[in-house]
Amino acid sequence: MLIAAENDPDKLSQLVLEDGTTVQTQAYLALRQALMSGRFRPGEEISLRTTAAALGTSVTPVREALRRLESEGGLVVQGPNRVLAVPFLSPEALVEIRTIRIQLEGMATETACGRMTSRHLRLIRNACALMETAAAKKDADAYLENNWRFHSAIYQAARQPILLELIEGLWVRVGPLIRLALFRPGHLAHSMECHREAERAMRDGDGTAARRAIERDIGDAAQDIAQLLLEETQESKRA
Amino acid sequence: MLIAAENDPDKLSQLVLEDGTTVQTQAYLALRQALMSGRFRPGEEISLRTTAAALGTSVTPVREALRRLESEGGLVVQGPNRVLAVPFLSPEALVEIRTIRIQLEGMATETACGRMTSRHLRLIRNACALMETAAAKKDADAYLENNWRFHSAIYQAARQPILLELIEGLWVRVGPLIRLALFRPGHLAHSMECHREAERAMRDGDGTAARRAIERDIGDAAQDIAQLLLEETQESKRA
DNA sequence: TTCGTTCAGGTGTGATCACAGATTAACGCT
DNA sequence: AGCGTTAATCTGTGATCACACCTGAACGAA
Repeated sequence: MLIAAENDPDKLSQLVLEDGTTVQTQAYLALRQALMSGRFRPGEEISLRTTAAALGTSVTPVREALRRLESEGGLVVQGPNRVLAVPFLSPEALVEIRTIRIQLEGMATETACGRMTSRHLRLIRNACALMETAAAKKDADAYLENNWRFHSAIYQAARQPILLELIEGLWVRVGPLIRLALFRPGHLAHSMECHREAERAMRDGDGTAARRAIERDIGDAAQDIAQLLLEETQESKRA
Repeated sequence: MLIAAENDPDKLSQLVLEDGTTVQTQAYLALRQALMSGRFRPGEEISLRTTAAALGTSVTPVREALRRLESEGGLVVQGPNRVLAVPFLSPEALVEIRTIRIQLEGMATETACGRMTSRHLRLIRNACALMETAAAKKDADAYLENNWRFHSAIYQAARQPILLELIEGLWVRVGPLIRLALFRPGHLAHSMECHREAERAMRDGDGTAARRAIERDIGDAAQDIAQLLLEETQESKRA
């Protein structure tokens, strides 16, 4: 099965608590980052005590971190046992998120173009290059990590913190699905083309073209994911 | 001082725990609703133990509820003491939220028009009527409550749960400020005009007109608030 | 009076415990 | 062998406690 739901204890040990304010915030940021970069799969269950043990803390901070993620839709309560899990997205939710993402990320991209500095542009080009090499080496983890860094760098250039937060909230939801899109043949090449086009447009200061490129990236990826979910459904029907 | 920051224990006693799943969720929803309807003022401090006592629970569920609200920007950590408080919005944040709200709520309004049922329309007209009588009686609390219900009813008609969540997240932030806008002379009459126009357009099924009315409501209210914050700043400078 | 010190009360934070509920695996019975 | 039952173990939830930190008021010295 493609989108299996096994518990992977190694993944949690990859979570490192960056030094920050409180333990609960560190746990929150670490898990949020992991979700956005697609390090979790849909259906994967997250246990309070397991993550607490992996992070070397008690359950109290972890519980609040997970609750915050549930509050923004990154996790859902599973059964009557109230276990937390990475949600599956319904086709309706997928198109809804796609529409909102195109609006918000398109807006962020265009205003970013108007406020672009050389430092921001360097970060964007760097992430794009790293993504390209990761794609060449078929390194899915590195690709996803830099895919998020690429988009994030663009939206950070817009210097609209609230808009950035909203976009991140959407990525927390779609992160686990973006990994799935990589399984679609041709997705990676097409997506990289959008990225290169967006990068080129931002270098030229062409906000409209950059916006179009990002919107195309989002729309096409959503279509790939929808197609994949459809096949998955048909496959489970056959079984 | 207009936007004073006193602790009002009575306000917390108004919070009632609706029957729901867990205590923390009930507390979260109650506080969130209070923020969206503008029952808190900017700068107001929220204490863990006080809220817990008012709700008749221990600090654990309240802490997680407040942390969730902090996570979505409805509350901020105050000083080095980590006290939670209702945030003041900077002018930059205000215009940023205004821009996003116009996009999202405009989008929601237009799609709501296409999917409007008689039941939804009835809820909208009802909220609009209640708001009108509250405005006539100068009942600020009732006006704010129904103002939120009016807008919420529209966006619920769009049947896009994620979009609705995002909009609610923005209202959590602007809720405390909307109350301030009522102090601007003429704001109430003008806002009600927008509301009536939106209601009329939705009754006629004119999505574009409804969208324009809502966008005007948001934009003009933001301008009133900005003007008010400006006067407040000048006043504190003179003092 | 005024400034510095101290101490009591307040804050959030995190650990630990008890509890209710739902799994899950083993066991014994049919 | 198949099936129902039971017991052990997992899950989240909420209460309570100890701790560190900050605030603010009272007190005393200059």
